Amino acid sequence: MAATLADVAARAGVSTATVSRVLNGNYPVSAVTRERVHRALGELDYVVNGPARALAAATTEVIGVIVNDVSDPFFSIQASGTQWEAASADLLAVICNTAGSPSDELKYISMLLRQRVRGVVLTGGSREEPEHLRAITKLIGQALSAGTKVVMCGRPAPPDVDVPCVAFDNEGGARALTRHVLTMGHKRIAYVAGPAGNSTTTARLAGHGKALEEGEVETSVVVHGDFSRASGFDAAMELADSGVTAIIAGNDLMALGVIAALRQRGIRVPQDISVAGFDDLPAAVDVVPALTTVRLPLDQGARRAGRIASGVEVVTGPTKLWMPAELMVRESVAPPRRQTQ
Amino acid sequence: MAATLADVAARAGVSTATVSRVLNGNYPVSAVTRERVHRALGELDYVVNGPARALAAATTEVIGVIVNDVSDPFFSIQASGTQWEAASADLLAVICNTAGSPSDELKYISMLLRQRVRGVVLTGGSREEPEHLRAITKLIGQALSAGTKVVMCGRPAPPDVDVPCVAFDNEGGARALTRHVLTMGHKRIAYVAGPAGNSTTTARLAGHGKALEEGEVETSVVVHGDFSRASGFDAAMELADSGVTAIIAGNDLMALGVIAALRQRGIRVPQDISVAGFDDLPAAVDVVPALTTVRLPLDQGARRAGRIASGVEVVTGPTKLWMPAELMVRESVAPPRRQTQ
DNA sequence: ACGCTGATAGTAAGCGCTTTCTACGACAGG
DNA sequence: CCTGTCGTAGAAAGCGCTTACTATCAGCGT
Repeated sequence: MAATLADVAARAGVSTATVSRVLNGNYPVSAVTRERVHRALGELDYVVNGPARALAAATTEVIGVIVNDVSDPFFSIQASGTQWEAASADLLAVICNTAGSPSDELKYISMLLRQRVRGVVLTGGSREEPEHLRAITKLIGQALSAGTKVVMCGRPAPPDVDVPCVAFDNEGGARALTRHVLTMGHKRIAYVAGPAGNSTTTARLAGHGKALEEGEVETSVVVHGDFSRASGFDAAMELADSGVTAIIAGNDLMALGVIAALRQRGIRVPQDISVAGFDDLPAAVDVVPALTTVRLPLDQGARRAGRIASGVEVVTGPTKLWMPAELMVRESVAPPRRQTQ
Repeated sequence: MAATLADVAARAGVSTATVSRVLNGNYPVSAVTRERVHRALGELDYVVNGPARALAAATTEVIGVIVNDVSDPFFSIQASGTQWEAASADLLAVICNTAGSPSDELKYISMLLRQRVRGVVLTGGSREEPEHLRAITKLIGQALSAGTKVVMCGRPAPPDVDVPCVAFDNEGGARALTRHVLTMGHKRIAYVAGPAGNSTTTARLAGHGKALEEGEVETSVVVHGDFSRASGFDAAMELADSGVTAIIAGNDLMALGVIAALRQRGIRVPQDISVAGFDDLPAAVDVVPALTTVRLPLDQGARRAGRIASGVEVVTGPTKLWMPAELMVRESVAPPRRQTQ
């Protein structure tokens, strides 16, 4: 149906090699010939056959991005940044939603490898069980030995795997945030963490823990959600009467849920209970009270990852690219009322 | 580097044809042979070469999705739905951000066509200028004649183009919303529309206009934003002192901006000015006051589009699939104060 | 004049897979 | 026993491109 190089060549009265050359501009072709080829190209509405080119040239113009869920702003911001960088390298980006499922993650990586993508960006990350880690390590090994770039974005590389790694300072951010809450005078604090085992959860929890150790704390409780708004809501319903004066959520989505739950219970934020989040999603400024949270340069990090996966930027060795976290002090955290003491 | 079919065949002591057959399971192979091939496959860590297969089979396992910006929830929700459906058809989804630029849109469609994707979902949509329309019509024609499915999602097909079209009832939703505002007693109303020329803007504006005609209105003013929060903010700054009692925004993002601006000006929502949005983004319930808006079944529509583009669902003729809008009455619209009369 | 060089263009050998067509036993029917 | 069938497997011809390698033809130095 579609015109092929041979059709164009015939029409222009040249060989396919010549057409290929004017298409790729990697070999001198005389001006008149080039002109003739261009005309034929236009007249036939020629469209390069990507798979054929990929087969012959042994390289594609595609990279892959693996996220938990593009409809979650945390990931969509990253996906967008990566896609953007891919586009400026003239590459397409295929985006895969794992919904946090390790098996889906493996399935998608295999599919991408099968497509011989130029590079893969792995974001998010699921429970890091040994078995999964082993499987993913093997896939990464295959990818690497096939020349496919692999970049971790916001998650650690599996042990003994040498891939560049865009690391957001979750621990530092969480520590600064909890320290801020402590500084405000809170002594009874609840932390609504993300799913256990998740590397992001772990890092944030660690930062939180360090800050707690450094401060004076009466009560500290940790419960686990799953990073969804609903899980934050549920957690807050439990926590509402526990006597804590501050609830720190593992991400903004859960913080939003926490605020909604507290409001529903008639508890004022921050007068009765302070709430903090993490990520600084766009919505953080629209909530009332505006959310005190931690900003991660997700877009920047993802772009960096995208540039590496696209081959625009070359890094060597087991490079860890640290992206700093920034505390965003707004209104949802205030000093506790001196209560019942 | 990577093992090929021939390597596997050699190792299993069979022909490549046989290996191909056990891989695809589309031809009888005896149990013992199959077993031997499977072993060889495993031992060599064989990974199918997608481009080669695509070339030989003249079909890929990929669809494309074109959006304005995946980091905008309006689009990320759609992208996610489409991707999900693609995945359940074992296809990958490449996602392209046009940032609303017609030329980028054309560029991406060409790139997708070059990749010989199975189908393309076009969402969003930019200014629909004749020239662009013509170009896009041509590309769609090429796609169609190459057997690539094309589906419009939330935007009209160009004139004389026969493609299935998932249509959200923007006009009906806008009409219901404005009617609701009028019912509450507002007579001086401002509408912050999306970018002029955009088909979604036009439809919503039309619905708004019809409702206005049906009601009693003293003042009505329309200004244009660009669907971004910032543009809503700016518009509201202008409108704050205009004496309107209600501001209807063309989407939730702008409504959020409007609310923020009004708050900054010390104007209470909804006591002083009511605000309404459109889309029912997740954040709509977290704002204070909760946003009265219109819900569009974006996810459902996008999934439908994804299924069509994947070839799972077959529609024939110039089918228009209407997706209903639903008015979400919350707290940001209230009766106007009887003022200064 | 003659071989050389440099600039262009053509030839053809793949890239790794799918698939049609053919080949080969084994087995049953006449 | 011969032939027609059925069930498997192999041979080989592409799919549409890229890219050595080769060929051609000016122009040039000697």
